Amino acid sequence: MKVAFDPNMPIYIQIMDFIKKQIITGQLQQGEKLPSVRDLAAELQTNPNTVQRALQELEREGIAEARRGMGRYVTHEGEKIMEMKRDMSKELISAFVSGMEALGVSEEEMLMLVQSALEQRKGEAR
Amino acid sequence: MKVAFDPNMPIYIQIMDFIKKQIITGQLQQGEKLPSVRDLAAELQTNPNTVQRALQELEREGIAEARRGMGRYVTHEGEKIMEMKRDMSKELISAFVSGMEALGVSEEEMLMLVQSALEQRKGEAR
Amino acid sequence: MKVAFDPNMPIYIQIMDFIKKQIITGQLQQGEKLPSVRDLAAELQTNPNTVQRALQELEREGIAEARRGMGRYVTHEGEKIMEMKRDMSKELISAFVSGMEALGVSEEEMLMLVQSALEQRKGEAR
Amino acid sequence: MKVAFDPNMPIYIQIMDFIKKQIITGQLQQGEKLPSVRDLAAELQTNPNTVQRALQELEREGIAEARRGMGRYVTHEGEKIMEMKRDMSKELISAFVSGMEALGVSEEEMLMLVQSALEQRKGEAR
DNA sequence: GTGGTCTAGACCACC
DNA sequence: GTGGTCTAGACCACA
Repeated sequence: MKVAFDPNMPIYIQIMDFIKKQIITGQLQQGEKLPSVRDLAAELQTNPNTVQRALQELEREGIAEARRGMGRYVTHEGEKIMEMKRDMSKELISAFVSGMEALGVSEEEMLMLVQSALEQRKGEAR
Repeated sequence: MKVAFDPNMPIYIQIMDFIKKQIITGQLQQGEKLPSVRDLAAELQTNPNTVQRALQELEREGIAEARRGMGRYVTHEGEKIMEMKRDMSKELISAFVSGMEALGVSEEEMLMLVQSALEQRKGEAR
Repeated sequence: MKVAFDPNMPIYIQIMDFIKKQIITGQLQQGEKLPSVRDLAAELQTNPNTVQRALQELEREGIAEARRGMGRYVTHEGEKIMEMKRDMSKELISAFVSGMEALGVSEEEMLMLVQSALEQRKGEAR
Repeated sequence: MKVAFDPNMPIYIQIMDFIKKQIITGQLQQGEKLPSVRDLAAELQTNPNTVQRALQELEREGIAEARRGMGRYVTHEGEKIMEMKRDMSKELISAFVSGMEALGVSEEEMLMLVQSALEQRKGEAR
């Protein structure tokens, strides 16, 4: 798996997002073992310390769990994962709505803009 | 005008947004004189260097213009302002749509989520 | 017997404490045979290596004794057991007193806090 | 100020405790500026990264606040500081009481042991 | 100057 | 082998 890091954002945050995405899409299941710090670092071509930090932050968020000498695992609590999804979508929506409001865009326009963006995507995907 | 800065984002970016918002809402008109660096710094209770940087960036974007010895002005070109609005809204939309897609949210759900968020806002604003 | 391990402390230390507690409460008597490494590991659902290490440390402290081919036994010397108790309580007291002192808590308050904690425990135990 | 680090505990935790103690004893006041990462590292003869980590953790606990380019400050919220003190004393008490209970020490004995430890301290201090 | 991030390399405790 | 911590040294964004 190739990942190109955006130089404008901390790499450790991008690693967190990368793993979260894998959990969301089911590539990583509840309770499944995560790759080791060293392996992930090799795969992502970053420093192990950076990966370590990303995983530790995920742990603080309750999404990962470390077991000494045994590696790290995705949390067993499905609730935590649902919570993560909810938080992410809430954040996306509120950023969008409040940003558009500041631009003076009406509600109808917002909905129309989203719809046309979606159609455009479909066109490109073909 | 009271402005609370988000400590997780560069202040100069937040100052740029603050001024852009004023242009969009018409509080600052096309070609109108902008407050001086010193005044803005006093009003926003920030370091003048930070304000300076924000205004310089706005100049780079073509939204502000400096006239030596006379201060800075909002650009006269209406086109620039329209462009700014368009860019901002495009960015907001694409961040929203691609983010939601990654979460596995369907198109219908996206529209519904936006709608319900808008209704909630109205409720709170009362 | 169910034991939940605190993930912030070495498991082998927790196993040592677990066994010490059993000796103190009399569930394990002076000179009694200790369960085998394999059995303990199965009971506690841990790695046998970890149990092995815990028992070795107990040996070093003079609390357990190994007899080749016959397993491990709680020491026969009652003195050793008393010593263990004394050490543990001394450590607990000095950690408590010096910690509270650093917090600026007066002697009277310390005693009162302990008393109220004890009463609360009784309430919960009901 | 000389500080000797206990090699059995993470240094960054000890730095956290060191600063907390200074806040508790009033050597650092609410809202006061903390020494910079580099200065503290020099003073404590440790690596700046280690200090950085300690301060970041304090921030997560709400005890310190960072302002970009301006340094770090003790939180302005007195409530947070009180909370910190309460947490620390609660932890000390429950560790003591539950530890003693496991040793089979009665309530009266606990209180007596604390009292005699306090008297001994006074004797030594003379 | 100040905090934030990153790399490289090392050592330790634990399993 | 696995996670956790630490050092040394560097670069960047920010004020």
